[in-house]
Amino acid sequence: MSHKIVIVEDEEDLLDLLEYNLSKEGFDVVGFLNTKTVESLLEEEDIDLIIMDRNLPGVEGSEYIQALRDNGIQTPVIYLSAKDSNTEVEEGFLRGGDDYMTKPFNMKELLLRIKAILKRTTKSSLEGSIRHKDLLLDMDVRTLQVDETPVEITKLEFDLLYEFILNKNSILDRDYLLQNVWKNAEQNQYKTVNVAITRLKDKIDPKKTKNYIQTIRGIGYKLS
Amino acid sequence: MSHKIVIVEDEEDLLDLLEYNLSKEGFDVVGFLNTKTVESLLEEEDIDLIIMDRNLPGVEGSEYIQALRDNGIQTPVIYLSAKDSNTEVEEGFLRGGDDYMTKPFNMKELLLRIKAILKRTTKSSLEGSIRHKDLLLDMDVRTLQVDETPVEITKLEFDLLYEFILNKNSILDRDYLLQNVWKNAEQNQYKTVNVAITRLKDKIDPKKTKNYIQTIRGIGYKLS
DNA sequence: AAGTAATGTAATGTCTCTATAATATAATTA
DNA sequence: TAATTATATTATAGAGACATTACATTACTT
Repeated sequence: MSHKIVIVEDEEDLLDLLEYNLSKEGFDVVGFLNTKTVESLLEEEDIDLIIMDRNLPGVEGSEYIQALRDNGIQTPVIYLSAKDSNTEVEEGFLRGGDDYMTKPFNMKELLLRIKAILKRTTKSSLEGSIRHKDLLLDMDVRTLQVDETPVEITKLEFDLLYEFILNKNSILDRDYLLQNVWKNAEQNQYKTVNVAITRLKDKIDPKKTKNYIQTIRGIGYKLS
Repeated sequence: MSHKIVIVEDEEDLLDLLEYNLSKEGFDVVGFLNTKTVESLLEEEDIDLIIMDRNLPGVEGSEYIQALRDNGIQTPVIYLSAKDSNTEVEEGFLRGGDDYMTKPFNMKELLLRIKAILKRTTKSSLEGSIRHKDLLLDMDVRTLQVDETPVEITKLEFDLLYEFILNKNSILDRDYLLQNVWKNAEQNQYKTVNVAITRLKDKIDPKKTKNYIQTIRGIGYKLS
C-alpha cells in the first residue's frame, strides 16, 4: 500500500515539481494550490502526511495547521517555506508541525525527511528488526534471536512477541491481544491467550530466570 | 514520567550546554563524550531519543547509528553535526536518522524538534498517574509507589485506593464503595469493606504513622 | 492424501486473593 | 463503669484466575 501525501503549495511550478518527484518515489500524491478543500479530504481519506507551504493566499499555512490540530486532526506535517527566521521556524513547530524545511530546498533531503516521518507514524514498518533487551526479532525473515542465539518460533508466537515489544512496559489485556494478534476476537477465549503466553514464555526464557512477561492478575500481561 | 534522552557529543562545553538546556526542559538526560558505553545502556534502559554528533573520536556518528539499526535498536535519532553538505545530510538520513540539525544551531529549535519527534514516538499514556502526598498510582502499569518505593498491590486494593485519591478529602460511605469499587453492591456486606480497608492501610502505611485513611464512625472513610 | 507441526480446547493442578467468620479493640451511650 | 455498638484485626476456607499438561483439531508440507 503506497502512502498518501497531500501537498499545499501556491506556486504552481513548484507544486508540479513536487508532485512529479513524490509520485516517482511511489507516493500517492494530491496537490492543492490553496487550503480550500483540504480539510474535507483529510476527514474522508486516510492521509499519511501533509507538505505545507506557509505563504498562501488567504490563510497562513502554520495557522491552518494549528486549526487542524484544534479540530483533532493529527496528520504529520512538514513545512516547506521561505520563512526562515528563527522565530518563524519556532512558530511553525509550536503550531503543530513535525518538520520544517526552508526554501530553497534539496529535493532528495525532502524525500528522506518524508520517509523518516512515515517510518515512525505509519504502522506498516514491517521491515528491519526490533529489539528488547536480549530478544531480537527480525521482521524480514520472522526469526527470533535470544541472546544472539537463534530460537525456533511459530507464527503466532512471533506475532504475540511483536505486539509485546511494540508495547513494552504497558499492560495488554486479553481482549486487546485477541483483537490485535488473533484477528478473530469473538471466536477465541481467554484460555487461548493463557496457553499461548505459556508457550511463548517457554521459548524466550526456558530456564524461567528472566521474568520478561509478567502476569498482572485480573488485567493482563506486561513485557518489561 | 519524563522522557529519557541520550546525548553523544565530544565537545565537552557543548555537551554541558545541551545537558543543561534539556534538563531544564524536564528531560532525563545522559551525556556521553564518545560511543563506548552507549549501546549497553540502550539495551538496558528505555531511552526515548538520541542526540548524535557525527565527528566523534573513533567512530563516525551516522555509522554508529547504522550499526544500532542493524542490531534492531529503533530509538529515534536527531543528528547535531557540522557536516552540512547535501550528500552528508542525505547520508545521515539513509543511515537511520529521524532529523538533522547542522551546527551552529538554534537551541529553541532543537527543543522543538525533540518534542515533535517524541510526540510521535512515545505512547501518550492514557491516564498517566495520580498522586496524593507520597502515594503515586501509575494508571498505565497499575503500580503503587509509596515514597518513591514500589509496593505490591492487588487489583482490589488498587481500585480502592484509586477511588479514594479521586475523592480525596471527602467521606466515602460503604455503600458508595461497594457500588464503585466492588461492582456487585448487593452481594457483599459492610464487613467486606472494613477488611479491605484494613489491608489497604497496611500496604500504604505499615508503620501506622501517617493516618491517611480515617474512619468516620457511622458513615464511612476519608482519605486526606 | 498422509504425516507433521501449530494452535485451539479441555482437564487438571496450583496459587493468590478476598469474602466471611471469629475474635479483639475502640468508641459511644446509658 | 458497664453495656452496646461500630470498627479493627486475624484466621480460614472457598472461589476464581492462571499455569500446565494432555488431547483434539486445524493448517501445512511433501
